[in-house]
Formats: sequence, structure tokens, C-alpha cells
Amino acid sequence: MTQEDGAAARPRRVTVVTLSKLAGVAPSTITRALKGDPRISPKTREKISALAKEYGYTPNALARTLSSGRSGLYGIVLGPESNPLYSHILHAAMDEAESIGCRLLMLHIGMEQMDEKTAEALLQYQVDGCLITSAAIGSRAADICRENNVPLVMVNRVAERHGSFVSCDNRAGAGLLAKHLLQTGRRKFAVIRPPQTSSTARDRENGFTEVLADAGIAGVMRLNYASGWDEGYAAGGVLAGMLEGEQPDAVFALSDILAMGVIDGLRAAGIRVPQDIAVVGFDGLPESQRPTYQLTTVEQPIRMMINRAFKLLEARTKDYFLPDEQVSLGGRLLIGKSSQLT
Amino acid sequence: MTQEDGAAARPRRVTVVTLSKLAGVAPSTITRALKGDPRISPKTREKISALAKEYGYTPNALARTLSSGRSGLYGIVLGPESNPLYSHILHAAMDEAESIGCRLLMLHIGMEQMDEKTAEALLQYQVDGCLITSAAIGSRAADICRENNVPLVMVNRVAERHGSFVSCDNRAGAGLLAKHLLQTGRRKFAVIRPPQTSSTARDRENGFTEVLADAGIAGVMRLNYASGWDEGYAAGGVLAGMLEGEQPDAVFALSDILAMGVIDGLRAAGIRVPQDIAVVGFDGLPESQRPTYQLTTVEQPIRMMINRAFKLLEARTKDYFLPDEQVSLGGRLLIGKSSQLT
DNA sequence: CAAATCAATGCAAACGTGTGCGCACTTTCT
DNA sequence: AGAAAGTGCGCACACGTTTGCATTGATTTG
Repeated sequence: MTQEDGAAARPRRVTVVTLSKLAGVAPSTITRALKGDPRISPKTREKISALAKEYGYTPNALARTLSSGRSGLYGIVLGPESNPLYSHILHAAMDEAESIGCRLLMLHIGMEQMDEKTAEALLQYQVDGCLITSAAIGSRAADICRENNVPLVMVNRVAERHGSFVSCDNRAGAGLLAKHLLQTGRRKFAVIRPPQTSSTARDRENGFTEVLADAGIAGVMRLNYASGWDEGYAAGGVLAGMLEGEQPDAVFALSDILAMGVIDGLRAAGIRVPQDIAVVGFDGLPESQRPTYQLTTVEQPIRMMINRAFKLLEARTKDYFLPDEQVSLGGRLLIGKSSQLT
Repeated sequence: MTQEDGAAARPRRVTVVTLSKLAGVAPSTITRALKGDPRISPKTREKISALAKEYGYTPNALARTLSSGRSGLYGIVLGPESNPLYSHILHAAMDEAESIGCRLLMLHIGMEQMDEKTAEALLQYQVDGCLITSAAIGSRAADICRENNVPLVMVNRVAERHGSFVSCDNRAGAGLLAKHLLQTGRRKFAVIRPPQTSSTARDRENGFTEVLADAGIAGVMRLNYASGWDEGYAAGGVLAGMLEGEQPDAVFALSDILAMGVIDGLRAAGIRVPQDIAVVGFDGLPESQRPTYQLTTVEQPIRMMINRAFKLLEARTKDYFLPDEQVSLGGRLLIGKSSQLT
């Protein structure tokens, strides 16, 4: 173990055994004393606490996992970096994890499907549960969790076949946007959507067009673009180049980051937002509220969504056989200058 | 262990012992066969591989850590979400981690110092090393690593007292920007910097002003603003409100996200960029290269920096007593329309 | 043909922690 | 005073994997 072949391993840290020898008690006494077991006398407990502090003892969470079966680790899968939404979700998840005393293992980021090796990490590190926050990917991760009895909660996406999830009420939120646009006099609509239909995208689109249909507006233009700023910008250019009669007077980009691109693309081509075309998005990114955008959008209650998601995970960590649960939280309509002046 | 008090633990997964019984061999044989130990006969190895596949066996990385002493886990500390740079760094780190077969444990994000609980996680989970990528925070994390023999590498920041780091050559990069601005005829300069002086900020500022000083320009205006878009926007407003004689004709914002805010702030106040004022940044964020900004900046070679950082970490995981190592990589000057019109 | 070599595998201890059970010892009750 | 109850703690095994050493049987060598 003490390999002295030039390369030296780092010294192992203080363990219960070390402490037990120092204190002249059994290792089990150390464990119990530090866990606050009432069977240990106050005197002994104090002595041990003092020693632990002095020698900088920290329990080995990995060894604990081995005997207790719970790691205190949650895996997290994020969507692509091209959408800042996931960065905000990560931040919220970190805060939440910290407040409930668990840790996050980053499993995957991006739009590509997880590969075999990444999938294995999910299992190898014995995560207590897995949080999947990507609208587009995640089916693969979900399947793996299922097959291996790892509790799973999805955020910002709806489970296709089974599984718990927490989402914003995308349908209702999109409806609010449609109503707002109708109220402000818009009549010719376009939806900019990603080419692959995720549940999130589908719900938003349907919620939007249904309200329009109820108001007697049927013909809604649909444009397929990937879901980043760049694609939104390109879409804006295309919209700007349309003939007078073709051009919509209101555009619903299915996500804020896309909407921001659309606005910039339109403006770059000389179209005024909101005077010529109103643009609305969905997510409520802080970035979309900058003075340059002031985007009208629906704010997802991210922190609450994450909070609920962890609650679901924790419950399923304790009792694996709880039934799937679906939570839908309402979004808040934020009206900015991208859809109306003052 | 099998608590049947209503809440049911999830079934444990297949282990080496399970497999060993199925295959009729010893557990150690399973381990060796799957690790490709040449002492195991091809016939046995194949049988075991088949069984492992059939029963979906995945080794328990936590148990492995216990006996081998290495967890394959690296802790990562990120800077505040207000700067997209850290999101890109995280992405690069994930890719790199995946390619060398290790995992990332998210330790901390943000600008606040790590609290006690978060610091403990670093130790409890037996990370093999720690990657600190925040310019502002991290001293605390660094100290904890030091005290507990956890190898540590900093990225995008220079170690204050000791420690390995990988950084972009901030001084030289900033010098490139200064030269470019001089060449394009700018003469009156301002630097927008964060109030707390990180090593990164200091180097960039010094590198910039030194080149100016060499060219005989001494009076450089310095404005303190926190390092997000919002603060940059505010700074832009302040610059725009200056008297004709006071106003600089070139502004160096110490980071891209800040520069983006400055540009938007200036434009909102009717100042033309680059005609009236040139704006340059530092980082090379993809966001700063959008058509609306086309920011002149110095691109940090993030992927290479992360690659080197992991190399340093890996080496120190194998031989803990390697001396500290400092790596500085050159940045690439990207000239955009924020400083000159073609 | 006995001895030495080698290949293939098993045994057992170790990593650090958690926990059921039991062992001493003290206190209380009859 | 002897039995019962209670207190404080140790023993030993379990968790799943790794690894040094021992063991077995087959093969080669002298």
C-alpha cells in the first residue's frame, strides 16, 4: 500500500479507527458519539468531539454509503449550454441541494444523447436519485434510471411513458401570451419552434394556438429553427425578408433565448420591435429582461420547481415504491416592451 | 436491514458476489476477469463477461474507492452565473472529464464564499482533486484543499500563496488590445474593472496600462463596477453622460460580459460604438461575437486550459508530492466591429 | 520419475463506517 | 442481599471491491 516507487500517494486522512485509538475507545463509540446517539455518555461524547475537531476528522461519505446504502448524491442532467436557462436551473439546484445537505454529480450536459460511459457513471456512483432537466434529451437517461431502480424526476419536461416530473404549466402560460397579444391588437401570428418536438415545445405551441383558435384565428405560421440565439437571429432575418402581406405582426418564440435572437435579427434587418412585429418568449430568463430586450414572456418558477423536484426525489429515496407524481406550477406573465410600448 | 415499515428501500443492485455465485467462481475472479487481468483464462473471462452483461452488473465505484483509495471524482468550483464564461468552462470540463473517465462533483457556484457545510463535502466525498475556476472566490476552497491534502488546480486565476494554476496570459492579452486601440487611433482610455481586485483583473489592467504608458499615455480613467452585464450597462450610461472633454474614446471592460453591458448601455444613451467610443473586452465568449456586439476581445483558450488543468490534477493524484506547476497560455486577439469599422 | 515451473483460481484481509447484539458494571427494587 | 432493570460501551459482521498470497493441478525440466 505504501508504494515508494517514486510516485507517492497522498496521505490518507484521519478515520474513526485513528480516533478510536487516540480516545481509547472502540470505533463504534466514535460513530455513535458523533451521530449524537443518546447511549453515549456526555463526558465521552465531549472528549470525542474535541478530538475530532483537533484532528480535523471528516467522515468518509463513500464508506458510509457502503453500509447505509444511501450516498447523499444526486445525479443531474442539464440541457445544452446554448440556453442559459439550464445555467439558472443548475444554480437553483445547487442552492437546493445545499439546503437539504446533499451533493450534485454532474452527469451530462448538452444536446447529444448520453453515451454508454456516461450512463454507467449514473450507476457506478450509486446516486440516490437523478434530476433530468433537459427538454430535448434525457429519454436515454430516464430509461437507464428505470432499469436500475434509480428514482428519477424530470424538470421542464414531461415524462413520456412513465416517471415523475415537475413542470411549468406550459399550455396555460402560452395561452396568457396569446391573450395578451390579441388584446394588444395583433392578428397575424407566427410560432418559432425547434424542429424536434419535445413535450415542452408541443404544450407551449398548442396552448398558444388554441387560444388563437378560440378567438377565430386559424392560420398560424410555423417556422422550425433550433433553439439557440443564433437560430433565432436567423429566423428574425427570414421574417424581416417576408413580403408585406406575408409578414406576421406577432411572433411567439418557444423559448426566451430564441426570442432574443429573433428580436436582434429583426432589428438588424430594420424591423421595429414592437411597432412592426411584437415578439414574445417563454422562460423568464433574467437576460431577456435586460433593457435592450424587455421581453414579454412567461416566467417559469424555477426555484420552486427545483424545490418540488427535490422533495419528490427525497421521498422516493426513502420509499422507492411511491407512485409517480406529476406537478405542474403556474408561470407568471411578464409584460415588457417587446410586445407593446408602455 | 430489510425495513418493512411501509417505506421500502430500493432493491440493491447486482454485485460481484452475486455474479460469483452465478458463475461458480470466487469474487476476486470476477474482479480480475472484468479488469482484463491476463491471469484469468479466456474461457472464464468470456463466461463472466456474458453473465455481467446479462445481469446488468456495474461495479460500485464507491466501494472501489474504499479499497483503492481513488474515487475518480473531481470537485469543481464555479464562478457566478452572471458570467457565462463559467458555463462554458463547465461544459469544457465535462467533456474533458468524460474523455479521461472521471466525474465531476459540483462543489460551489457563485460569488459568496463557500460555507462550512459545502467545504465538508469536498472532504467527505474523497475527491481525487479539485478544480477551482473562479477568479473572485476560491481562496477558502483552496485553503481547505491544502489542509487536507487534496490536489488542487486553479483555472482563470492565479494562486495567491501556493498551488498550481492554468491561466490565460492576461497581461499579454490585454497588451494586444491596447496596441490594437492605439493603432486604430484611440487616445483617451478608460478601464472598467471589478471593485475587488482578483489576480486576473489586476494582470489585465496592468498589461493594458503598461502598453499605453510605453506609448506615452499616462492618464487612464478607472471605473469600478461589479462584473455582470447589468453593471456594465450602468457603466455605459455613466460614460455616455460625461462631458465631451472628459469622455474617453476607448473603453476596456475587463471581461466580455461587462463589455457587452457597456456597449448596450452606451448605445441606449445614443453613443455610437465604435464611432464615438470603441469598446473591447476579454474572454472571447461566444455571446460577445454575436452580430449585435462583434466585440473585439482576447479569446481565452478554454478547452486547452481545462485540458492542461486536468493533466496537472491527474499527475498530482498519482504522485501527491509533485511540486506546484504554473501554466500560462496565450490568448488570441479577435478583432470585431466594436473597436473599428472594417 | 521426482522436482521445478507455470497457469488459473481461491482465500482472506483491508478500505471506513454503521448497527444488532451482548457484555460488563452500576443502580434500583423487593 | 439477591434479582431485576438500566447504563455505557465493545465485539463482530456487513456493505462491495481490491489485492497479496496461498493453493491447486497441469506441464515442463533434469
